[in-house]
Amino acid sequence: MKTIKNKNLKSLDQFVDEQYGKKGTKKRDNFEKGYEEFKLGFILQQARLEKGMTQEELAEKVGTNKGYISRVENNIKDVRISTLQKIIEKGFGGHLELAIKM
Amino acid sequence: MKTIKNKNLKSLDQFVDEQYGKKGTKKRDNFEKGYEEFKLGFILQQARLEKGMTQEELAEKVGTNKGYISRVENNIKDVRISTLQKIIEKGFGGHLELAIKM
DNA sequence: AAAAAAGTTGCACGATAATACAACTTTTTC
DNA sequence: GAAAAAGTTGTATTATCGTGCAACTTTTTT
Repeated sequence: MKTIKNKNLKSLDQFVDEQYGKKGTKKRDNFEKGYEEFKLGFILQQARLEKGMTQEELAEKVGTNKGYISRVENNIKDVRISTLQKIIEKGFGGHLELAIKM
Repeated sequence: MKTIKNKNLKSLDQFVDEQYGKKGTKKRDNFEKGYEEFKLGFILQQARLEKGMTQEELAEKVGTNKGYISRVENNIKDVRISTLQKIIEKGFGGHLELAIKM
């Protein structure tokens, strides 16, 4: 067992700029469509790294396997609200907050 | 077509107090477990009523049927993140915001 | 109190999330 | 640069959501 260093932690904005280019570019615009979902995986990954956990450790706490965690973090899978809550509560000891922004 | 009056709108806290009793009582404590999911349905219903929409009108905007909306508002069904986004975006013209609270 | 509108519930079917495990690839460690 | 750890991906199975429609109940309107 070891502690993961936080050197890879970066802000979402920073990450997106690097990965998809600045706002206004075609690639970035295309990306923006799937943004919310992407953000979810990113947030979960950030939370995990901040706690210094591996995907496998998180999986064990949540009661699933690392393959599933990997897919969620990479937005390969849509998730149910209850699953998201389970990950956050059991995995991080926090809770999910939902809001509708107008 | 008619406009629904907002007389039934009430705060979540008010509603929960009425329905489950004040904090500390056994019934209320039991309720707190499923709280977040309940809250989701409640929030969706509040948003709909604030817009003066019926379940059927919302369903049409979202591209589903009123039966499904009813079940979601009453927390009979778990929902996927993508479905929640669809309801909020197409139905209310807003967007979903997710956060992890520690 | 009858009619209309709104909301709930039952059932069936197709789509897909959740789960499990193993093999493979990438990253980190020594 | 070899070994170990971490992460990704393929495949199969099970559970459940999302959709559609109809019948029923409750609420609102006239």
